[in-house]
Amino acid sequence: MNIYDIAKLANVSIATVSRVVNNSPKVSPKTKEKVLAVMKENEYTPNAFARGLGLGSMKTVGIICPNIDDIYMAKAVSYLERNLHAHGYDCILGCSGFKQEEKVDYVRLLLSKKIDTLILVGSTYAGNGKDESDTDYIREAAEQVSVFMINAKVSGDNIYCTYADDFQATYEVTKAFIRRGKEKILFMYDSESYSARQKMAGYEAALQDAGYPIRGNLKFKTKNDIEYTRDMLLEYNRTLDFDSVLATEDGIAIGAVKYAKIKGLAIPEELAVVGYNNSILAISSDPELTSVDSKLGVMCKKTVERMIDLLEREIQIEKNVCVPCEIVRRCTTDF
Amino acid sequence: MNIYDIAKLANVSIATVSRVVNNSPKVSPKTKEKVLAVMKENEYTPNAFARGLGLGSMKTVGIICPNIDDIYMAKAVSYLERNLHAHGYDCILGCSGFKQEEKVDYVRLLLSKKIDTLILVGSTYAGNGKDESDTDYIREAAEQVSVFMINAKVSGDNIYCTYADDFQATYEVTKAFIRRGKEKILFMYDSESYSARQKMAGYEAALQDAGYPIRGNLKFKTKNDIEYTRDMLLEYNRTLDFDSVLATEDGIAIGAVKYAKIKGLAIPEELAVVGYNNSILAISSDPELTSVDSKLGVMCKKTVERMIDLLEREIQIEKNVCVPCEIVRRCTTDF
DNA sequence: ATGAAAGCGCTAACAC
DNA sequence: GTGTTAGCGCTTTCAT
Repeated sequence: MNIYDIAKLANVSIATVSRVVNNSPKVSPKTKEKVLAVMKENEYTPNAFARGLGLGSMKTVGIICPNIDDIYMAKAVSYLERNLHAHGYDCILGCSGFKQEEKVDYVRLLLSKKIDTLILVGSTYAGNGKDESDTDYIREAAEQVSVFMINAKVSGDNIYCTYADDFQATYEVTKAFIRRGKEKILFMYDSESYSARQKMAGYEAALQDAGYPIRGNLKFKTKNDIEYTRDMLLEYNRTLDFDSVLATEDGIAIGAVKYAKIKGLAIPEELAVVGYNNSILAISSDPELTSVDSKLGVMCKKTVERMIDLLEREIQIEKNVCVPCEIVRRCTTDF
Repeated sequence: MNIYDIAKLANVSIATVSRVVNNSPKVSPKTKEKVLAVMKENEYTPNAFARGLGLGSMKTVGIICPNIDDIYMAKAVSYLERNLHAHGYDCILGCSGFKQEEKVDYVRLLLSKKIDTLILVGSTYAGNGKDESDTDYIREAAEQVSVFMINAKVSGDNIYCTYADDFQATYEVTKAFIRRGKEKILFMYDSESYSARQKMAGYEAALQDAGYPIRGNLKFKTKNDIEYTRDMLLEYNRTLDFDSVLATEDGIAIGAVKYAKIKGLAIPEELAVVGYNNSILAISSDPELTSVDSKLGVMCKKTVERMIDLLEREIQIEKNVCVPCEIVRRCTTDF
């Protein structure tokens, strides 16, 4: 059942049917009603591909994240989907992993599907900060469609970024630790992503401002894995001396909590711990975790709003938006 | 840059270009090479919409889940995406929520986008078990594309289901509890979904087989929310008497663990707890949770394999596949 | 092996 | 307000 069939049955031309479908005002109420009736009766749905061909768009946005089997990414996609759906857009989802080549491939793939916009979720798409050319594929993509980054900052035409103020957040946490008398704050991270760099910079700045030394062995690289982190801490325990942990992921922080329990350290008195993302892990942990909430919901909402402004209203939009974090205090700290 | 441009530049007809693009064998190596060169030089990518129009497919599968901001769903989507991507299919993702009307709408929406197949993830799409007409919209959808259900069972032509053997799993857990002397096993659930019904049935069957009574007040409905569950248990504590908990979700089980801690009950001696899904929560919990693993990865893989068999090889495929669960034993039980 | 041409189902500019 | 018609960019049948 296509537009010709409907036109024939309603005794009108296909142009009129098309107008009815697209809610054009230049159709008499009477014809409109008639056409609508025929459409309903035959359960007609316009062919999306043909429509896409004519219009050059199927109202689809591509979302790429490294791995949706990650609480943070899943949350982001959830927020994005909800907002986009509300505006009549569909999401085509890609999980690229963390390898450069696969990121590039996936971006190209979605581009070839003629998405209206591309959203890249996660700090990993900002490259490792050493090599500018890491993000060339994003600028290349931006020549075809607008690209929106969530929690990453990449420069280039037609690239719009929204990120959390991670610098400020870790700066404040570190300050708070210091204020409560912590002197050996272990910074635990799992990647060299844009966001991780911001977090580390905030940590270092706060130490510096307080006149504390920045000790390399208090920057501890691990994996975002509870058991791995716990075991690493147990292993390096002899050489490592710390009274508090600032982790860039909740999973890492919980690893530290598990370590403290095994070592019989009182939390937060002997070991204070702060996690990141305020995920469900923070609540499932015992004691419950103080965690930095990076306001993902806000970031996603702002991203979609700007996207709609750009795509449909052709309004000038902000290129980069920085969202302040919130420190959610629970039992693993006493500040 | 379209197929005509490439044809002109390569001095061939568009038919030949099309053949090259589609890897048809009836092109001389020489022409093929020439066309390929021109294509590469101009970074030509065939227009996906036009292709879709001609072929009637854009190699896209629709995945609908109630809510991707849920560890279980996110995991499922992750597995599905990976398998589908490997077979050259893209995923368009929809989160429908739990309301009937929105499920129906979302299914219709994706259908109108001309997906090749529809995958429904989650027990909620099987209806509440009382009203067969709840699932009519699925059978309706199956008239247009094959529908695959993950962890739900719905009858109808062109509907293929893959589900965990939840009955067997809860049967075994309940048996194990009984064997260890537990007499008052609290069954905690959060929905009347297909899967929840199977779980409850397994629980009841084991009690019955052991000659135990099935007590209505030992079936406790809650939410899959740690704090809510903990508080509900604290509240009903006076009237409720139980020595073990079998929960249909890890979040519920952790609520029970938190309750036990507040009440000072030893785990597992005074209160044994079993969760479900073997999610990251089971490990982040303290003590770590014994949990039923419903083998999501296996289910998703089997689903995609059958889908490919159906779509591309036109092989007869199994209609319903039941996957056995695995009980992952940790610290909240002593069996 | 290659090309010409007829669709695929829709949108939109133009004519009436 | 309504109809005619020319695309949109590709696939595929039928000649050659």
